[in-house]
Amino acid sequence: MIEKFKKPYDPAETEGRIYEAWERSGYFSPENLPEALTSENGKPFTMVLPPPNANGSLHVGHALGKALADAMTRAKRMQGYKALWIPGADHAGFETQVVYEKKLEKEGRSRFQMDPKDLYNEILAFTLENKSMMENQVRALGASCDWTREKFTLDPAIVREVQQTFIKMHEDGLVYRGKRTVNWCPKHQTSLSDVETESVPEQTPFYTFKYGPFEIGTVRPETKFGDKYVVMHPEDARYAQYAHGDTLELEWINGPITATIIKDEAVDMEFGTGAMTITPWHSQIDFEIAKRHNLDVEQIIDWRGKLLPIAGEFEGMKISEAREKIAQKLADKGLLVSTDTEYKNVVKRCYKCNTMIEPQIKDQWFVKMAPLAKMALDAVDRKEVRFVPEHEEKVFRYWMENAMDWNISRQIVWGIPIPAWTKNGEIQVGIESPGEGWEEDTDTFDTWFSSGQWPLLTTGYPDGADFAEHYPTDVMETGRDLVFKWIPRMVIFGLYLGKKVPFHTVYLHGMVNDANGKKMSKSKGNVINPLDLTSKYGTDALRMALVVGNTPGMDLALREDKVKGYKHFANKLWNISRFILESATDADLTCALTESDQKLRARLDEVLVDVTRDISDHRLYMAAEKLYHYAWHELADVIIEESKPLLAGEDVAVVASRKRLLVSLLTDTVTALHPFMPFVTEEIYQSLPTKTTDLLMVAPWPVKAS
RNA sequence: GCGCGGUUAGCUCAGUUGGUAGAGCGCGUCAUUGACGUUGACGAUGUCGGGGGUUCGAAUCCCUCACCGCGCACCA
Repeated sequence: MIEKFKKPYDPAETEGRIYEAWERSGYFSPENLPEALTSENGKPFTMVLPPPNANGSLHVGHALGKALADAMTRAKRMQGYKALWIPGADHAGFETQVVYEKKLEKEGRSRFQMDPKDLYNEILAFTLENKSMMENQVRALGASCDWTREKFTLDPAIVREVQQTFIKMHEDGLVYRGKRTVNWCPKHQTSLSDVETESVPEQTPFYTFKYGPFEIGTVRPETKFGDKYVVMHPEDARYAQYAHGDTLELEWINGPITATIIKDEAVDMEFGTGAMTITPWHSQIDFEIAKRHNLDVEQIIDWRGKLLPIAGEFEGMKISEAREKIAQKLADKGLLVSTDTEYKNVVKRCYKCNTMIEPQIKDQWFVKMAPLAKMALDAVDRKEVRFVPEHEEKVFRYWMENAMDWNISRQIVWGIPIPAWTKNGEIQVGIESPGEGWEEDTDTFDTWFSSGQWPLLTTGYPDGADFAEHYPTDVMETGRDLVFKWIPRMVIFGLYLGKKVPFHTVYLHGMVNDANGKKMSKSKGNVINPLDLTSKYGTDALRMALVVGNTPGMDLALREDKVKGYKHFANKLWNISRFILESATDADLTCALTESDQKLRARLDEVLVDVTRDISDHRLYMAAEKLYHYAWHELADVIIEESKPLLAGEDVAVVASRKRLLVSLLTDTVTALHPFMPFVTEEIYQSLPTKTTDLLMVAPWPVKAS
């Protein structure tokens, strides 16, 4: 009997030591796995860790992802696959820059007063510090990923490859430079993609103004200075007397103007008066109308969100301030017809700072989505990618079917530089300067442009050994919220560059909420730090609490009681082991089993077959619960209880059989639980007389996977 | 407005192809000083959101309504 079993299981003392032993063994790398384990199967099983944003610490949602992915990887490894889980970190362009800008703000500094190089280097130092902290947190969660293959989105080789992708796409006509409407954040001074904005419903006064003989509605009087086109539907009978191209003189905000009639089918006859004026520079729909009719396009609001000289007396005013004053001026001139204060519309805001997005016309790089989206949809039609849960496929399709061209250039320093050069309005794409006088593009890529290529980049696309062996990967485990942000981009790049889908299965976990089912947020103060829970209850306990009863795609209300319950379970396992090791450590592992003991053995085999199927069908929540139930309520409550009198009995054959049975049941139970509770099971395994490998993480799975 | 998910025991949630409901926590009674200061046995509580349909049989399939949550959204 080993001394350590005399005290309750102590995760704090155990976990660090065990992780170190795992990492030292080299088994996180598939090529180091014991021949005996992989000789029969030996197929690769590959996962890529969603690279956490290296700008803070891990939250409990990360812990859930790691627990699931690690369980999958460990199970496959024990089943003889060449299991590989590649870790990494994301520089997280805009997000990190925002975090850093907040820090600068607190220090009374601003990025706009800094040399871009200095800013970059400061953010780099900050990111690298966070990155190494996060790596240790991933280790603390027991993740069996191969650190020797770790990648960072700003590794020079990765940067180079990302730039090559851009160049290739440019050659293939899949990226273009275009003057188009972009989502401009006046605070952060950059354009944003659609997924980086939020549509927020708001109640805004809806003004109706007299515009010559017409009445036009707007929620944005501050944009109306340049409105010299009035647009109506060609079939609108109310305006039949006006012909396309007619002009008329009328009184407007700052005096008389000449307005031109435009007939366009984009106008909704049902809405308002059916007549509207357009501001093409600050509205996408207006811009499209202007393009169709080749109309003048003029900027009204500057990049900081202030009115330009065209606004006359309002020049330099912020739009929030100008709005009411302009409405008032029009009212004073007798041009205000009505104000609807109950009007509700949807306003786009920057998802980080909540600033109102100002649509602006800007030269940007865009990815042409239609052909890429079609490739992705075709692959899903061919069932090359499956979603767990299945219904998430609909969300994926919805996004793909509605994908608009993707703005990939950001006006921030923190990111991968776009390899493009300009000279006298001419543009060239390439990593090296085309020659004298060419200026480098100062924009950087949208962070999803690099993370979208992650399964390729981590496996060493295009000619790395891992790319040949481990691409496509098997399972992508990530949060449900990424199904239309990250997943589609990975599928697209995977198909475009790698010629195959980047993964066969997408496993999407739900959000981890607080005990009351409410979303965790810093402002509500209900954020649970996973490492607080692991230090209190042990990592295995947290992992079980996150995995059991948590079906894919469903949100989880995490209660501390549940974690505590699984701490009890870890200790229960510990005590089961203590009893069995104490009473059966001298078991003869070759003796004959009695008939009733054979039945008990067969019963566990049944459970294990079931559990194995649950794991391969991605029902980890069920596999873990079944093992829990077996260990506690069958092995401990029934089998061990009835063993006490049996072992005290006189029948030598019965005693010997029972000893062998107990050791055998314990071994396989602990082995099957290892993917879910890696630490306590590894620690117990080290004391088992049935131990056949140096570490449990490379012990063979107790049943053959079907 | 469109889409997706949910509604099962006091709470948090399972329920794999339709066969008269389960787990954990909580609660009640009893037991228990050596595997388990983190124990065991037994027990109570459910018109499976409402209504309709298919079926010999529905928590499970179909229709419909209600409520909760989430996502998407260029009607000026």
